[in-house]
Amino acid sequence: MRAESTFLAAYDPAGYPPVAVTVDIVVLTIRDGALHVLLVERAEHPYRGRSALPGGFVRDETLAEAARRELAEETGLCPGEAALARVHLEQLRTYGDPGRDPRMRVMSVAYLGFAPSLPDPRAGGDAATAGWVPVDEARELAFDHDTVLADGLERARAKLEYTPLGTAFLGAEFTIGELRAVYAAVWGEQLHAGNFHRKVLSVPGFVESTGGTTSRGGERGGPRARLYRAGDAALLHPALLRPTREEQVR
Amino acid sequence: MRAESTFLAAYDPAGYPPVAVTVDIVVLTIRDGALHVLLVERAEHPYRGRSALPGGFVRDETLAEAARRELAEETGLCPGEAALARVHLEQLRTYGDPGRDPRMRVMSVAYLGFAPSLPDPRAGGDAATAGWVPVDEARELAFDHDTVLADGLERARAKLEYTPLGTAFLGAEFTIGELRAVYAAVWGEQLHAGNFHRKVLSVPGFVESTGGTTSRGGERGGPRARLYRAGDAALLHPALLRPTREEQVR
DNA sequence: TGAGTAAGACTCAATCTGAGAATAACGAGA
DNA sequence: TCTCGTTATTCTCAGATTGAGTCTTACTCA
Repeated sequence: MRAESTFLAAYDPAGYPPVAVTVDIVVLTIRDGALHVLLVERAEHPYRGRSALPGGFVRDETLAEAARRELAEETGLCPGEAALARVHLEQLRTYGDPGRDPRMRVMSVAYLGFAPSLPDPRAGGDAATAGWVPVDEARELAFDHDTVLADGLERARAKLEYTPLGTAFLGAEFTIGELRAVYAAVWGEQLHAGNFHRKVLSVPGFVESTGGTTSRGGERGGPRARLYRAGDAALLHPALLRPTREEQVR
Repeated sequence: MRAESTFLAAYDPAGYPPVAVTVDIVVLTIRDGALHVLLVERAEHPYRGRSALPGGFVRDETLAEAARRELAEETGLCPGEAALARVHLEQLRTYGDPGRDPRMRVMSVAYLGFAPSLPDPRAGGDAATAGWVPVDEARELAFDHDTVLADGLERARAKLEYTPLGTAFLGAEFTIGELRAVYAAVWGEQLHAGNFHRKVLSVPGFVESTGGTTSRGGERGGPRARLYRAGDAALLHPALLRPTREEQVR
């Protein structure tokens, strides 16, 4: 009877080997036109000195709360800070293979975050060695974090297709060109400016005009651009599909 | 130093409240043209007598192995059985809010499964009270399983749009009409037969012809249909989108 | 002031989609 | 056996969408 063993085990955790639960966070942001991920340097064994995704043990809180708390600690932002509240966080998946942590069985619930430009993590505190790293240079991470990061990147690329979450990388007001730069950075390819513009404005609820414009043109010239804010759509319909990836389909 | 506390906690699990890890499975199949989910009746408190998703504690195995083992136990199929191997299983998400299980902190890693027609779970053994229930009638489940099921259904509906996993509900060979019936059951709406047929055959790698046909027409008449097997595509490109759901977008 | 850049509006052909209809093969009951 | 209802498969056609360019302007920087 499985149900019975469930009952007993629940009151006798020692009957099963101990398991620890952590959250690890893949927080992405865009800096200088390139996609960056927040990494910390491990101060202790195992993987001492290696880069790793920020994370920590789950306390008496929901998983989402644990993720947001860890994010606040690692970025050095106060929990109440506005910039932190604007970070989009969603659960990515759970990694729990035996042996992924050499010390004991650790289940890691990974979260994926989209952050607008944030300051460098402040020195001191938990995040002494945290920093933003271009995703192309984030390799050979501790534990199975290479896999977690890869899964997070793929999820992020897909999410930009059918949700308006690209706006989460930007401030409250943004131009279509800035939004296009987000897509280009996440997808790693240039997009046709005219078609992107047409598409974004044609999807209901993606963006809405603020009525204003930038106060000056771009750094290298060009006219002032109109400003938009995120619309009320939760899904893009029709979706904004990545350029042909037939090669990757099989 | 978070890294230090991590290190210590890992060697002293008693320093944190105990956590149990389970897998729960949303296995879907199609019977009589309607989408069904496998449920078990709980024999013990809490939620004694209520229906619940099948699941159990994770042992010294990967999460995916735990999910497949539980599936085998609850369906009463031998682990080596061919029908079981053809069930597609993927991780759905993890539910771990404090209080979701009144006994202790339980993290449940939910898996989503697509199964071809399987026999009724055999009586006796673990699955004494397991059975297939139409998803419309699966309500008021134990724990937070209503939410888990709802998340699983939404994931399944989305997966049919951009992956060929609809074929996982069918046998090794199937007709386009049977595949259309899968989509109709999962999406809960009728599809235009001609357009569906055109679309399925035009997406590269979705299905490939076996060269054969059914040995007789449909139960209510009609010509013999050509037989197909699943193709080698991992993603449908372009996707097979659900009929307008603009209402659900916001 | 001139060169270079970028926003935004258009154009156009190719493709895709939804809706409907036509054709033909079958099963079942009269 | 004949007729009718059902279903597989193919076609048609108009409308919407997409990718690739072009054009006009407004601006910045040197």
